Amino acid sequence: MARTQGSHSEITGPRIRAAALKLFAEHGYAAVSMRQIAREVGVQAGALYNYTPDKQDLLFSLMKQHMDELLEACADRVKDGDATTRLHNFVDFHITFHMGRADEIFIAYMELRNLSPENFHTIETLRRAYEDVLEAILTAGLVEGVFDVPNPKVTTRAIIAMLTGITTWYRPDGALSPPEVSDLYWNMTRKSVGV
Amino acid sequence: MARTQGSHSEITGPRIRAAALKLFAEHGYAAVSMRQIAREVGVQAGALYNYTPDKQDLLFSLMKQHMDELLEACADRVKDGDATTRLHNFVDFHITFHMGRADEIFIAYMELRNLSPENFHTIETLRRAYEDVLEAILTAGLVEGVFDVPNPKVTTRAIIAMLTGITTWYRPDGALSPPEVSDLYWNMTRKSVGV
DNA sequence: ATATTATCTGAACGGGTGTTCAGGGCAAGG
DNA sequence: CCTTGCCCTGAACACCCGTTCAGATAATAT
Repeated sequence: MARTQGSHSEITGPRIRAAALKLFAEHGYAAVSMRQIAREVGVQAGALYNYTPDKQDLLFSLMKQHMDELLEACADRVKDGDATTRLHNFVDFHITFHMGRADEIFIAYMELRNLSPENFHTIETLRRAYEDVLEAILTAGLVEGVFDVPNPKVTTRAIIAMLTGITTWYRPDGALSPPEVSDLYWNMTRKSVGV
Repeated sequence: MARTQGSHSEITGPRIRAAALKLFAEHGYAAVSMRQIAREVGVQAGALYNYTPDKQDLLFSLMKQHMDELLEACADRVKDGDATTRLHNFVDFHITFHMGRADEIFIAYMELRNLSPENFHTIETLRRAYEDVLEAILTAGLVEGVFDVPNPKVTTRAIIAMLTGITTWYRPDGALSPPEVSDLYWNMTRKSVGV
């Protein structure tokens, strides 16, 4: 027996990625086996290797895709306006973007150490590029004379850590709506940079 | 052959805990085997079971001990003064305490999902108790009329996330000294709550 | 209708996993 | 000096790991 009814690359491929994403986020990369992923998809473990060269690449490509989408979507959102407007847009973007992708975020921040050295380097570079977007906004605000930020590098990390922490408690069915969360965090961010 | 020269419970026990702490922090609980821990200590894997009932308990007891020490040390630091003073003390305590314990923090935040349900519940309760310390300070500041904090619960999580993020970039041999870091973060925290 | 190709199965590979335990050696107590 | 008991070894247990691959089948192209 072999190829079963309805089998198709364009269906199975995304299903494998979705299953891996979900399971990696839930249990961690190291704790999830290829056989578990295969079972979730309804396929034998060997079939996964039609879609990924190995387990490491499955993790890496999920993280890479996430970071690429993050950077692309971010760039559109923060290119216009004065520093305060751009900062507001960045905060709102970060929160909104991350709320719909809890699993991706979790993996992007938790599984860095399970990447091979060269894969780690690639993801780390993208992560730094994202930080640089915020740092550029803070520096622009300093130049405009509207922000009170003694150390833009540290402030960048502080703000991103604060915003990303939302994923540890936010639930779609919780007490706060996304706009309410965005507003709360924007006010904290705004005040912390002295606007 | 069996008991080797120099073997002793009071030496081996802590060495096992130290090795597990280091390896869990470096590679993650699921990626570290009992044989790796044993090798780090210079002992056979079977010997570990004189000191821990199983691998899960080894992780749990490390996390539990960390949380207990965190809560005890914290309580001493924030019991006196007005809300602003207590907030300042909390921020400084959190940063100082965490800087010397990078491995413990890493595990406490990253390995929650590898705890058994009942162990998770225990640690989660302690974590919430720690959050409650900060939330009580914020609420006290509201009562005193000195803080501008629309939502103390969310603000608590935001501040803790921001402060804990330090562990992802701080290095003892880096550009900033601990007091400088503490000062930078205190100013951001202070401004974000409107003081 | 037939040939080709894409897709999947099922078994196998070598090796690693957490954990148990009988037995042996070291140190301390009588 | 001899016994007692703690500490450790080394082998074994049953099972799971990532990965490979020959062979079988379904869909597609001719």
